[in-house]
Amino acid sequence: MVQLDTFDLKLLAALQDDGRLTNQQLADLIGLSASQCSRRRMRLEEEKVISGYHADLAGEVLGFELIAFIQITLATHSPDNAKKFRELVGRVDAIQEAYSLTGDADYLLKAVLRNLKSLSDIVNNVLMPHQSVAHVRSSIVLDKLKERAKLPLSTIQK
Amino acid sequence: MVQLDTFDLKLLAALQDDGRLTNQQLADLIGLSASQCSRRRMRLEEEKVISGYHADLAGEVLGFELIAFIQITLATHSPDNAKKFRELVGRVDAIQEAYSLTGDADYLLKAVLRNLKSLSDIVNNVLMPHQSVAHVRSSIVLDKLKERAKLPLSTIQK
DNA sequence: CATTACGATGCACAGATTGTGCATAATGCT
DNA sequence: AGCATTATGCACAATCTGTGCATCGTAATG
Repeated sequence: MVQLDTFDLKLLAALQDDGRLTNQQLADLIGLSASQCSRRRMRLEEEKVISGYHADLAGEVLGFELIAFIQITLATHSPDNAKKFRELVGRVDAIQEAYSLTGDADYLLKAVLRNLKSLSDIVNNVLMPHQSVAHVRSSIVLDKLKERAKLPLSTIQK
Repeated sequence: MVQLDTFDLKLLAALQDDGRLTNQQLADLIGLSASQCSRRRMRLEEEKVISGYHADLAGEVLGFELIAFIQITLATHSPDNAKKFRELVGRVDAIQEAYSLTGDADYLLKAVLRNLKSLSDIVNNVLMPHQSVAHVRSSIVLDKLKERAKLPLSTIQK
């Protein structure tokens, strides 16, 4: 775990909020010179504390009306089966996030979809028929309370 | 839903990948002049197609070793109870995402945590004792197959 | 205590980037 | 065709970026 001082944390917090802040704007925000912000930013990128920068696109505006969480239970837990499932997940663009989990289901998928038909399509024509999959249970997002919250940097010691 | 042409889609895809691309770099990527990229980018921001830019921080490097999904069932579905629960969610920094869902649980939370003790703390000392909450079930992420995948812009017509 | 070594800092500056005005090209409409 | 509207590239002033460099503070060493 990297050693970070107060300037680093402020800088990370600021960039987490707005990834296109200029070094000058960062400088004004955290009370350092622009050049020093540039150097610190480069260091944090180098160290992979900052893993990247991304534009956040508004799914709804682009016609992705639906978010669904899909719980998957595999047919068997053989490595071969797991591998096939992972390949499937990688191939389906609508699946934005995928995790293997403890608990009753083996995997949790988050899918972004155009409408209910697309969800039905993914569940019934892609996931269910796949040989690796034993059981599928999907839930539709009714409301987002929180999305893309920042990491709680304030809890970092020193 | 906004009308987008091929240039817009290429531009969005590029910025989704790297949110700090300069207009010149965008220009080279999508085959347009830098000034025009600047203008299109401004329009897409104006129209909220691009909702923001964010630095992506590596949780593991910062000591957040654990991701957990927590399913919550409310005690009652009264508006008052829901409101109290939402306030709770807003207050807890470790909860990064929160959705209300169809299906057996009312809410799904994604929490980023320092260790198992923090998870136990949130579940047993924050969520369980809260008056609005009837049932809590948590799952720990064992592996990330996909995270922060891009919106499948290729599926957008025109 | 003095000295040395080292990292962090601000400043200066050359080179790159940004957004806007403007003339021109492309597109759509009557 | 004729006209209006929009998109485009170019030019350019203002801004931003990263690097060299001198200085400062701090910790370690003699």
